[in-house]
Amino acid sequence: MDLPPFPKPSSLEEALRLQEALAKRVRLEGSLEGVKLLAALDASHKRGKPLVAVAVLYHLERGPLFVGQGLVPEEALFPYVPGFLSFREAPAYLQALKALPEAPEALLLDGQGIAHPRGLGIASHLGVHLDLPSVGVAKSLLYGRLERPLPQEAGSAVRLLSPEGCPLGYAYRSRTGVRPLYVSPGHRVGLEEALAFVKGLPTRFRLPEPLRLAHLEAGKALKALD
DNA sequence: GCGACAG
DNA sequence: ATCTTGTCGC
Repeated sequence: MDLPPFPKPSSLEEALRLQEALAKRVRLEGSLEGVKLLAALDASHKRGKPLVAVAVLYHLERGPLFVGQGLVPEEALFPYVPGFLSFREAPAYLQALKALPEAPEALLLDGQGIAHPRGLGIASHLGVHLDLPSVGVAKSLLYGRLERPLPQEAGSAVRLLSPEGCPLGYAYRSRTGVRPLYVSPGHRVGLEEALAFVKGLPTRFRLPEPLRLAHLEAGKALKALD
């Protein structure tokens, strides 16, 4: 697939300016209905080792098809700063995507989409960068608040609102007895459509299966480094 | 000043 | 993300 370079900002101020510029390009229109081929992305890291990213090419009817991998040496990594995760992980994701035999129709990211202080979580950033539809599924909240308490029942969802009251995504209970997931559109998909897409993914445990596989593969790949 | 803070 | 033991529960 087509992979524009992902420059590393030399400062947080530069990264901030970049986010503000790119956030203007995010589009929240579109449905993922009919999408069959997606790439689920996750990363694993341990100090002293490279950051490992994996892209699981996943077909909604055939299951996992391929696992692409990307490595970035620790010395080359942007530091982890809440709100700037994409500058740290996205370069590795681009490598992992490059290793796929076929381009996905959409991306599924471990992190926020527009539920971000500047509207550019990692799912939005990568979506805009590659001009691909993308959805963020985060395991904890970065920005925003729940409109009301989330019911315990599996499948329930409650809107995630900005401090000003604008909808950013959903808290979503994927299974009974698990902590919520935070689903927000990344790029080229609407709020409700992003949730509908995630709800349509096979989910045996807390995480949708494609992301769970990516998580497992990333952990495996990290261990296999030594 | 205090609290919050994806991975 | 990782560091970490046992422990509660299906």
